[in-house]
Amino acid sequence: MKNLEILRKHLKLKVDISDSDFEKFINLTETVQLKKHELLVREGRVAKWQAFLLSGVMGAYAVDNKGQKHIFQIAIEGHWISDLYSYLSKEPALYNVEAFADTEVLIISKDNFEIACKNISVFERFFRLLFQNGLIQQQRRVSNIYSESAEERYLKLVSEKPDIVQSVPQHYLASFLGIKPQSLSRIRKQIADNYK
Amino acid sequence: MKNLEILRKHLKLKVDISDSDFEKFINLTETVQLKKHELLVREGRVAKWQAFLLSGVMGAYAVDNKGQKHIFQIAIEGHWISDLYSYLSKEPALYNVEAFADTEVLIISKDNFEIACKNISVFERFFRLLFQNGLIQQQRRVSNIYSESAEERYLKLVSEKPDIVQSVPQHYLASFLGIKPQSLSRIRKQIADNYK
DNA sequence: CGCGGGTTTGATGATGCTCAAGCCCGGTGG
DNA sequence: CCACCGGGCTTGAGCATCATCAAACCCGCG
Repeated sequence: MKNLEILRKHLKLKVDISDSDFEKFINLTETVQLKKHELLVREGRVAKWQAFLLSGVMGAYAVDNKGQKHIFQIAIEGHWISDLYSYLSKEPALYNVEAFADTEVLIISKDNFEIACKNISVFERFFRLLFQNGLIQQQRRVSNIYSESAEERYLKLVSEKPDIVQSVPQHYLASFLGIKPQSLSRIRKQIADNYK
Repeated sequence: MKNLEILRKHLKLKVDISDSDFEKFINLTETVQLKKHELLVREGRVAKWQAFLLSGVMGAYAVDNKGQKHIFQIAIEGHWISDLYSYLSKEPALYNVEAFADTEVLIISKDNFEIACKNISVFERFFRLLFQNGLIQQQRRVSNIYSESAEERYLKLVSEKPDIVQSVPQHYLASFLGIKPQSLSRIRKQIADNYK
């Protein structure tokens, strides 16, 4: 149960939470070990879980009509991930959510999520703040995609999320940036050459 | 006060709200008329307000280092808009939020927003749901930008948000799609030619 | 009538993609 | 212990999409 301290710390960053509320929440969740390449959510099925990462790396991606993967979220320790739309609406998922390495997650079902929000008011507040921050980040992301070149976006990613850059292979980063692995390779070469 | 019914309807889509809670919320807000081109939030200043549109059109955009505008949100009647990051953190805004036509908005200050969330629990819930849906939409948007061509994104915009397409000039739509007005013009021509 | 913003159209250019080959390196089996 | 295999990264050549620069056009409004 040591790892649950990561969650407690994460919660306390946003809200003041009592030990008993924390206990109550934990009782609505389960912890699961995922092996590398295991799927938490499969496209076409309903997303049953939302996950909080205790360790490891996960990603959410769409597969387009040419079979190309497009990663739009990468989560590491302390992040939440799911196909939120499917999870909340119980419609089939549009995305896959996959462990990119062996990963330990705490998961909560939709029903228990609703219970937590309704019965433990601090969680209604917590998730309001969590989604609020997530929305701000995604808005910035869209704005950055429009305003900046691939090279600028890569440099920003390296400086703002070094932990993510460290945790995943380069072709995942390329997908996350919306470019091909070959292009990222060339961009990195370009950057390296500029320092010579 | 007739227009406030738009807000009441909007709230009731997500939560069950009593008349007295609605009254309390209204008392924390003001209504304002904005003229076309008037700014609700100015880049570099703190965003004091979050706005709910009762009528009209507004947009949020970044200005890049070459002076180009990049619109990443367009709001019409029944939508909320602000520079959320600045509004919530009280840091200087990164974006401008502008009336694209004469617009009537209901605005709420950060302090009153916090009061509403703390004291009227249905609003904590309402904003949780609002931000939750906003986050889902933005995630989809990022995923779409990565998976689809400009033409596909335009066609999707036309079919999913016809009211927005109707409400704003073409060069705003181009910016919202992340392309230049010239390119949108060519895309539209291309589409028209395919029907001949 | 003429001005001005918005849209269209054309010619050219930059960025990132596609197809293809080679390389690097860690893991596996002989 | 080494040879081989395969995935991921790199590199090259040609291509597609959208941007840029520039000019013409359209149309509502003063």
